[in-house]
Amino acid sequence: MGPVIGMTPDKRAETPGAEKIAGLSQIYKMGSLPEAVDAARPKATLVGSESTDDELTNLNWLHESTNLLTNFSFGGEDLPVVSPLYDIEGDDMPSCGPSCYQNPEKKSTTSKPPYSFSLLIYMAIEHSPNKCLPVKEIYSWILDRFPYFATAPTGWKNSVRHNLSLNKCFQKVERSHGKVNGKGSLWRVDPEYKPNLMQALKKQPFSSPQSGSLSPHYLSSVLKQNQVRTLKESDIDAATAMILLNTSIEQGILECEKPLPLKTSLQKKRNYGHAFSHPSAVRLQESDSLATSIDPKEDHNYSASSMAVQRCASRSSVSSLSSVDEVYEFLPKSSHAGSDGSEGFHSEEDTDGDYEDDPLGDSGYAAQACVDTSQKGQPGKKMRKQSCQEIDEELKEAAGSLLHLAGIRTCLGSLISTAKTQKQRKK
DNA sequence: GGCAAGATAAACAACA
DNA sequence: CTGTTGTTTATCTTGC
Repeated sequence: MGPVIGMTPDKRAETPGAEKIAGLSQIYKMGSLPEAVDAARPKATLVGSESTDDELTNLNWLHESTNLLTNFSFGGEDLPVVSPLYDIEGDDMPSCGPSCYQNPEKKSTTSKPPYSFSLLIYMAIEHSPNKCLPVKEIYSWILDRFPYFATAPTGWKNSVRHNLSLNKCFQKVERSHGKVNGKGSLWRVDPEYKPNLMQALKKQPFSSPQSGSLSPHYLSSVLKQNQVRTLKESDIDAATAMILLNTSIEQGILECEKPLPLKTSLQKKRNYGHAFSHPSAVRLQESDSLATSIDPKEDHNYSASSMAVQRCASRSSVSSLSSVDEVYEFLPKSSHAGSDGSEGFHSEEDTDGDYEDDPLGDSGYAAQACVDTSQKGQPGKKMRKQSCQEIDEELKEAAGSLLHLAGIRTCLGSLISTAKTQKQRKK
């Protein structure tokens, strides 16, 4: 081990400190978007401004949420190459003024992005077609999106590699022989840690504009812009669905008992690996009967999405604003029944689930490369991986359910308008 | 002040 | 030989 001399003074000036305070304060300001949040928050006046709708007030949130849903497209191929936040920069600045929305990444030209390296890597990998990227591509993605790093000291690349190596969220995937395209391995996000990463991302002042993940602020900002887009169910991936659900819940668009308090911290693989809250260890205790599973490995009924939908559905069902009262607690990885503590996460099922829909991407890195290593996976992990896959599927279903609700809302809307018209005629 | 998380720096080995 | 990649260790900063 060589000498560690710490950061040089000039580098200190570039990293935390005054610049962070000054730069990020602006970023956070534009990220907080209270107006946008208000805009996104359902208001009784929007639908229920008239007393005639009192009996339907309970569906106001649905009205808003379905508007929200129907006005978005995200994920997959339809995700705009340019961030919606980019969309509003420059000439497209919304009427609320520059203070409302600024492009955080534009800002990041001079100040550090408010994302940890873990999140940057996560966004980069998730943005890739195959959800696998070599280090070099990760560099490129970060550089492309955050020009700050173009002028930043080269140490950030070291930090990226350091994160990849150290962070349990990332798995190295050896390139297959036939697909050799440069040296080094591909890196992927451990599916089991995706919820953590998403949650961490969501808690950032703004989310990845291009990762397909939507933070509340991101959603709010787009909401504020009234960007009319078409949401296609097929465009929703599980990650986005979860973000959407949680976002809706948090903003009150979908009123639910509690947001999902997923632990966001990413703990070090080795130093703190024991303490990492593993998503598969989510323990759920519900007063209601549904989705009472604890460990997906043990109970495949577990579904974060179905719970979210269930909670939302319980609200939407007017009568039973249910008391679904989840308590989430996170168990240390070591407490898993059947967890052998090994680092192997791959299984054929998982790999298939993750990549089979992923054609060879434009990056030239075949999904097969991911398959190769994943096939080395340990059979003991099969169940857990299968559970993750199921969760993924259920998240998709959850998104679909919301879309379904959107359709219901459309019908309700026409009914309401018809009723209003008739009432006015009577008057 | 302690702790956790993250950032940064550096050394080193392996490899193309 | 050089540059890149991956690992590891150590220190520092920041926030709670």
